[in-house]
Amino acid sequence: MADDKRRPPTRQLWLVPTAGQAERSLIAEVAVKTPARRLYSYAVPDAWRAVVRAGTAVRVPYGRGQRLTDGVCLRVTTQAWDQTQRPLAAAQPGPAWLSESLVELGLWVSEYYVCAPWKTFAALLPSRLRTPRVKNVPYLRATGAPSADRLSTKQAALLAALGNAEMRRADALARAGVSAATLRTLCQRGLVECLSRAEPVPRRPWPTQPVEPCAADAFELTPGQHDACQQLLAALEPADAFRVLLLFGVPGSGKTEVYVRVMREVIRRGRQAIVLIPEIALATQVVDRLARRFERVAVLHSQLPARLRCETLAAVAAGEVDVVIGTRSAVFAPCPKLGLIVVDEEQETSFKNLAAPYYHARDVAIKRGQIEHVPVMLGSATPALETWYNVQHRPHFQLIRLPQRVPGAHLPEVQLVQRHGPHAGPGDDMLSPRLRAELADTLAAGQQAILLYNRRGYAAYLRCTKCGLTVRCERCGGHLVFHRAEQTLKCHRCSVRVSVPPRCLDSTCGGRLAQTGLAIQRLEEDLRASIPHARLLRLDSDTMRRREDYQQALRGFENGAADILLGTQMVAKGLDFPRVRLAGVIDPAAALSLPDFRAAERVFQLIVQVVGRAGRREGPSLAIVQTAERPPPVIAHALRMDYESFAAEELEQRRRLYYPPHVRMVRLILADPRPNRARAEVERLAVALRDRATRAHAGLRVDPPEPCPVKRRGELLRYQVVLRAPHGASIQGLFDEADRGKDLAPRVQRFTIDVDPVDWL
DNA sequence: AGCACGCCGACT
DNA sequence: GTCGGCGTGCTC
Repeated sequence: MADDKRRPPTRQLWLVPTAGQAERSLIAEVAVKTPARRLYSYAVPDAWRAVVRAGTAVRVPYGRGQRLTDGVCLRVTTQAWDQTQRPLAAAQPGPAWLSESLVELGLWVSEYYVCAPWKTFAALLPSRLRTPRVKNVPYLRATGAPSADRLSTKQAALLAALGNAEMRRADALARAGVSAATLRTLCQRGLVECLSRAEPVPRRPWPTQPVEPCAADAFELTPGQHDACQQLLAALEPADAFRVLLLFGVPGSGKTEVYVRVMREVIRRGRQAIVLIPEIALATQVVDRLARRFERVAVLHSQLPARLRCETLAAVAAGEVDVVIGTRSAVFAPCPKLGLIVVDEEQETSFKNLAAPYYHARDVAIKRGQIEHVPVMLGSATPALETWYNVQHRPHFQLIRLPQRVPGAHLPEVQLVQRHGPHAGPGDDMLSPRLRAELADTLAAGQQAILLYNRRGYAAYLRCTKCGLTVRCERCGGHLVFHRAEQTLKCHRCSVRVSVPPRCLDSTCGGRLAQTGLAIQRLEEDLRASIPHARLLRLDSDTMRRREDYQQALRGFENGAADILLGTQMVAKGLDFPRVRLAGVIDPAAALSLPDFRAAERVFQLIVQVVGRAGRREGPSLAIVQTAERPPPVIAHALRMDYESFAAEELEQRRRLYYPPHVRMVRLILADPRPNRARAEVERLAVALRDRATRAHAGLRVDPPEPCPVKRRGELLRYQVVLRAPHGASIQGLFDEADRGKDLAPRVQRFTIDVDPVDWL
């Protein structure tokens, strides 16, 4: 009796044009623009039959009202229509770019990275392809009203052409062979009604790519390169060619040339290749060197305007492009007959997407290779430990060594210099006498030097001399870095800039603020003062605002416009400078104190990269690693450029500490503006997870919840809990349960799931 | 994400 | 009594 308030859910029946044949209807499975982690099914009305395919953008009724929502059709099946499925409202005619295998890949990304299908496919397709473009088209309809006056021949013709149906205005006029004037009189007399219908606009045909001249293979391969090519070409042979080949070679061993030769063969067989490159490499020689060697090349980068991006992708989908070079999202390039994926510098962290879906392009590439039966080639001098581990433990992974450098490229001699005591502050020489002496010799010989000091700004932070309070960012709570040239404090995380406060921020204290900790601008100042005749070029994200600045600066240095290139990690990547005799790395071990279990790996990579910058062609060269204290073990391995020993030791360390690649890791971030909400919810979540971990998921470990390293982001207070499990599957299973049970859905404003995180901010 | 429903407290 | 805040659940 009291129950009449609780009506049973109304199962509305939906009228579809195909109602007569409900037994065998076309049903579209659609990724709808919603956070729900599932697909929805819609009936395809007859009118859209010819248009709707996997990959078409559609508009569907979603939610209570009649409001239409964007969606992407992922599959079309013929099945019984269960009458709760509403008909879709519109679809975009034209080429659909999602092949069956790209749909499969997208659904895998969606599941593995625990992300709503729509969000995933949004990352896969440019926005212009996700929303059907709709235009209002004028229509006409005969009202059927009796006419008072006699009709002219033209008027009669128009009415005859219209008949009983609605017709596009332009079509009707053309068919009747009359002008708009005739129509106007008919309208005025109320015999014809003007309507407007929203219709999808067919997209313009895409222009093809301009063909660039391409250089021939003028190089003689080294024996190592030749061997590597043979092994790689052999991998192209089998029917199911999926395998992952790690091309492991020191900097300067000619990996690019090996890619080129293998890609040539792939193209010769009528297939396409994708080359993934790290973000930074776009500004470097790698792209040029690759692109110049092929005729039908498309370069995809993040700053490409939407329209151009669409055109490029369309050309790719049409098979007009043999080689796609691009950053992480290029892994989804719609190549019709993919033959090879290359991931250059596969250890680079910029392959990890920074927003949902938090995919790692290298791992997606491997999955795509598996789906499309295509080999994947990873190239690196310092492979990610995940990759190194896979090569040793997984059947589909294969190691290919590229042992020597190409002729004339010698690795520099690497030396360690200890500079005792921490960098104290002003007045203290940041460079050791040894490094100074080598710098002087290099300049005297008319050669160039690269110095890497991986810390932006002038002073790391400001501290009150009286109470010890440091000046922090209002948005994220991190230290603000003093930039002397601009006389501002900058937050390197949220790029907030504030003016320098004259006194301690605690008004009851009001003590004097002192610059503490050294950074690259101080080093620059020191160098300019102590070696005034040297031409110094500082390169960091403060001096380089745009990509072009960066490229121009590097080209300038290459042409001898400066003697010393001083920079942050920016200078370590991607460019060869033949005249560099000296490379100096200052205090690389400082990064080891970062809250990141990959810190040692990063330090190793950075040193090897910088060392690789020196001494590529002309004569002997030297690399100096300057550390403040006794060097930690990672430095010793880096000095010997001995990746394999480093990897063995580091892997063992990670095994003991239960870290990747021995386990899978997931980071859950809860953010909420209310003071205690995120903290309370993260505690609750951790308890719920631990409960499950003991019951169903063996090996799942739930770390104690904690504030994120960046405790705030604007209004949001952030907490995290990290999960580790021997297999990814047990973590995915957990979140499938979360969709059913409620206890894994925290009640916070923002809940982020980062699978295989690389970033700890 | 939006939108409706239901439960609470503050008000005419 | 009724209005409206917010927390919760659902969308083929």
